Amino acid sequence: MHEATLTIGQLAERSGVAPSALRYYERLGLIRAERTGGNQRRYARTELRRVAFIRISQQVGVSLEEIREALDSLPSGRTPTPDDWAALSRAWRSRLDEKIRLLGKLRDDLDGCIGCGCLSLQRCTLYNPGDALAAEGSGARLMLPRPAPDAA
Amino acid sequence: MHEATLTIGQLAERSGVAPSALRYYERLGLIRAERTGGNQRRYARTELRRVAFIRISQQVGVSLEEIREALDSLPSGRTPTPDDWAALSRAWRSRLDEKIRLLGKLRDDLDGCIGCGCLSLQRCTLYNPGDALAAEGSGARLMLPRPAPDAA
DNA sequence: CTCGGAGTTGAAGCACACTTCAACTCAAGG
DNA sequence: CCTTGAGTTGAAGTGTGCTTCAACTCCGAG
Repeated sequence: MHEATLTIGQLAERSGVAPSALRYYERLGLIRAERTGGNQRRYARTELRRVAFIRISQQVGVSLEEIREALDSLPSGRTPTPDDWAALSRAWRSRLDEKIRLLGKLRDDLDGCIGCGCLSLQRCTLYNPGDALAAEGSGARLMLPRPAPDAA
Repeated sequence: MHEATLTIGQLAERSGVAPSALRYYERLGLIRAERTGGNQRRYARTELRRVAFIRISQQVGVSLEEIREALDSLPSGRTPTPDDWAALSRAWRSRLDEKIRLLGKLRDDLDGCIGCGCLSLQRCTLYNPGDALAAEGSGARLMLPRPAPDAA
């Protein structure tokens, strides 16, 4: 054991991601695998890090397609260095910061708005954030047109 | 205009939710409507508040089924008072607090873990949070077994 | 009364992120 | 060598949250 490469079962066990999901990720171009003579997948240990990044990103509410785009920014020729990963995580960090900020605002608005019973869609800050949607017709609008997938 | 009840189109416009989605919510038991003699829906204005609550809750990553359960806790006989809504929002607030806490931890871990290049699934706090998953076999595990739907 | 926009239904379709299945092959211990 | 658990594929199925469609009815201004 502790070979240079991992079977799909080993990667699944170590990452906590089902083999079927790993094959799915591969189809989407998120991870890659070498093949043995018998056509079985063998994963470089660096793929563990990619899977880690994928799952963490999903927690933040990023779609697999967006994650694929981010991973595409990693160098393809060489094994990504810590610096490569750090560059990637910086972008994700600001995404996290923004998400945390939004949730905090939502919480405060919930306190002041639903809490006081004013949730009437009229002049409510939860429904009229005052930014992007301000000019979209006359009626009150919800904050986000369509909710995106995320983690609980 | 400014009648006591709203047509589905009016509710859709004021809430920012498509008529098809409103009918879907009704099928799931999240909102209710009276019917005219001609079988058309007429919504009490208090339904606006329910729709508001639904959309806000979705932002926090709550499924429609969970939202339905929460709304079921509102009094059915009378129009919910501000206090009724406040009770509901208190539970949601702690959910928000928890979610914010988790995201904050994720961000800090990302900084200290991916940032430094140690994202190896071995002795990494992102993968071994030390709580519920600690006794689940010997291999490293991801934080959450399955990501749930949420908002971006 | 008539016309057209708004509303009604059930059924089907879509997007995402996977899982399950059937039928088959591979690989490694006894 | 043989068995058995692990791996392979493409296709189909699942759950959530809707949207779209066809075929039809309603309602209110003119």
